[in-house]
Amino acid sequence: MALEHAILVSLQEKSGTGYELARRFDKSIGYFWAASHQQIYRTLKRMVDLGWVDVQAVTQQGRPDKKVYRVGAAGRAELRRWLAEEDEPAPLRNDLAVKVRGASMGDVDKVMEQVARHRDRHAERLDVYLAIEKRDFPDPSNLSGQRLHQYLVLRAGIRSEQGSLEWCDEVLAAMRKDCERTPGDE
Amino acid sequence: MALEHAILVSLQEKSGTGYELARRFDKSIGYFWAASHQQIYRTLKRMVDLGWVDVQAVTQQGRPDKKVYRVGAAGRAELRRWLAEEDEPAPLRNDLAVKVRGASMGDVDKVMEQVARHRDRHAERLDVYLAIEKRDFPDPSNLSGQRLHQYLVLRAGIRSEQGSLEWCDEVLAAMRKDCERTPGDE
DNA sequence: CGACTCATGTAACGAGTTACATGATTGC
DNA sequence: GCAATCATGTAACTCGTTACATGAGTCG
Repeated sequence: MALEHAILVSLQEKSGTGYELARRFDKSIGYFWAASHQQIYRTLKRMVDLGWVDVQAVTQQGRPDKKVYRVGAAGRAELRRWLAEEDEPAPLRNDLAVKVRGASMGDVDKVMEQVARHRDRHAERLDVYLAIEKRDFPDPSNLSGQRLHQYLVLRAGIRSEQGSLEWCDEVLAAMRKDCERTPGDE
Repeated sequence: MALEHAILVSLQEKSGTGYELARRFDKSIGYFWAASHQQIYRTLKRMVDLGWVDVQAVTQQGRPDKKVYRVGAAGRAELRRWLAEEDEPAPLRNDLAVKVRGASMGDVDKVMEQVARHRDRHAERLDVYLAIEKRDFPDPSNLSGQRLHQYLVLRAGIRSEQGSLEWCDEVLAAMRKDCERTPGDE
């Protein structure tokens, strides 16, 4: 339900083609809202039908033709409507937690390996986000408006990865201690 | 992708009907893996077809007949296989972050209201989780095996809600400060 | 008498994933 | 010659949400 709106936000920041949007969703915006190019093309078509965005075909030499999308008046209105809309936090979906909960129904060591792998992935992502923070927002106390909002979203990513990382460490520590205590199995 | 496995974990802890499973998914397991009764009935049917679970029809007096589901040998094997399987952390999907990112394209105050609402929801959930922690795991350092794993999953919920709550507070503080600095608009 | 619990489902739809398909240009 | 980048899509499928449907028993 929010891919349309994520696209509106991104297109409002800067107009572009489906392909460009797909690349933005591989970075920046995509760090907190993932979308594949198939989804994006499909959704853009629907948004044109709804009148939220306008398309302009651009012929190019040496490159395939492209379609540039721009947010129209109806799209801006819809975006304003959605921004003010009340909604509830999405329920959690944490499959690693399901694995931890079921660990003793299988090979506990293998589950710990999965936790360790996730731990490393979160650490990698955290490094990426911290590097972006350092590079793009060296002085966060002076930000305002759109730049501030971009920074705050990055902060969500940083906090989220940090939290996941710390939880993985807590799990690994507790499960290792439990293994030592019950050497065979129990 | 993982609803089957969440059901296997839950049924392995204790056999039961689709209805009972739906109620478990409203609490405990459902705190980190949501599922509606429609999804559960549909998935149980598929799992019977796959031979992962066995059904036993039970006729009752004064109540509708029910079907009790039990994990079979193939289900246990599948669960072990899945527990050892490598997978990547699911990409984030944070629609509140999308709203914050787009805040200046609409009514900033309304977006702040949404952040404040989410903040309160997260605080409520955190209270629930902390109460469960106090009640069910008063002495966490002595846990082992399945009880330990249940506790660790609850910890994931606590950390997640705490993290979301703190981020909401950070956003509200920064956006309030920004409003004071730029009284009209900018 | 109305609301709630127990207990099961179907149907339609929307959203996301995976695989397939095409085709020119640029750089190694 | 091969891989990558630019640029667009279709098709089939799974997963999740919403709405609808039924029906007995219990509690206030």
